[in-house]
Amino acid sequence: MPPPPSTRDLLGLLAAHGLPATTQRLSLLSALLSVDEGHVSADDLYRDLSDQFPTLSRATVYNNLAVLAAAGLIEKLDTHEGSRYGPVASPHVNLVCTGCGRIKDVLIGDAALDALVQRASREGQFSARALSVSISGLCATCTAKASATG
Amino acid sequence: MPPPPSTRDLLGLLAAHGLPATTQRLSLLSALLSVDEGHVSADDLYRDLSDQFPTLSRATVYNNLAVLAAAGLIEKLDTHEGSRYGPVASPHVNLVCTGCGRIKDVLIGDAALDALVQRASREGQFSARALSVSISGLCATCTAKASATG
DNA sequence: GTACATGCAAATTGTTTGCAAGTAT
DNA sequence: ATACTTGCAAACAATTTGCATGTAC
Repeated sequence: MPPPPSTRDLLGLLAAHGLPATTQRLSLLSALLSVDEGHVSADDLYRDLSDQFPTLSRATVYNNLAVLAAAGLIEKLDTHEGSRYGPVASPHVNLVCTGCGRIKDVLIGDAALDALVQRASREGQFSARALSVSISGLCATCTAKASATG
Repeated sequence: MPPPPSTRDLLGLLAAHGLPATTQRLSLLSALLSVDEGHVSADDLYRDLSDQFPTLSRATVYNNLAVLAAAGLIEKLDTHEGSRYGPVASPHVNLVCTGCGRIKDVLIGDAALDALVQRASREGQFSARALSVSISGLCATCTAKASATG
């Protein structure tokens, strides 16, 4: 459970990356960093912030997602159902439920993942930049639902 | 290096899954299983097979990709640049090059990956079905190109 | 003969782009 | 003052759908 980032923190983060802080960008970043145990879609964010910014454009959302991801402030994840965004967590595994589409993060000690990256990079003559481990299957809720239904 | 699957093998595979064997489906499956060290896009397949089937429709390609993936005969992978398809390999890591978009597979002993899956599943109360490990970065070629350019 | 696959065209979804006006630094 | 961002509408690409015809079983 990360402490909710204060506006001051967010301004600092953006400044540290040389990114102008617009109101929309701040809200977007705040929403993204507050995502707990998972990731959200661009449209989720668009709808959430539409209350606060009635004139918000999807283009702005996508623009900022790209900028923030490029700066490494958030994480972008490609799934069967489109892209998902969330906070950059420590080395972790994404559990992608094929039932409800939700993504849950499970933190994993670096050791195992680091070894994996190094070995794969060496064998593939590859200079690694980011690791993404996803396991698809059914979450507890959907498993229960599935066995109940048939 | 898997042996090139014979038509007889392919027919058997499809029959084993209760899937009618159309000429297009056979060619598609054959092409997919022959993909070496990586994955291809739906459009790659469409273009490749268009010589053989001048009237081939993209819809057919997508239909079959969905059917074959659902049957577990091929693997579907989601990337920044759209979906990619390829043979179902033993536990492996996908090296996704952000330079050229190519995907290379690196086989990894089960032990490490199995442990990862089990641990993550347990901690996330998740019933795992498929594992996908992707590392993004630059392949050897693109690394060279990058350091030469700038 | 029946169920499923094919091929076409049109529709849908997610995402990107061009540009005029506004805002942060 | 300058560079970057916003918002709108239009453009786009990848993928899906509906339906008539054709093919596997």
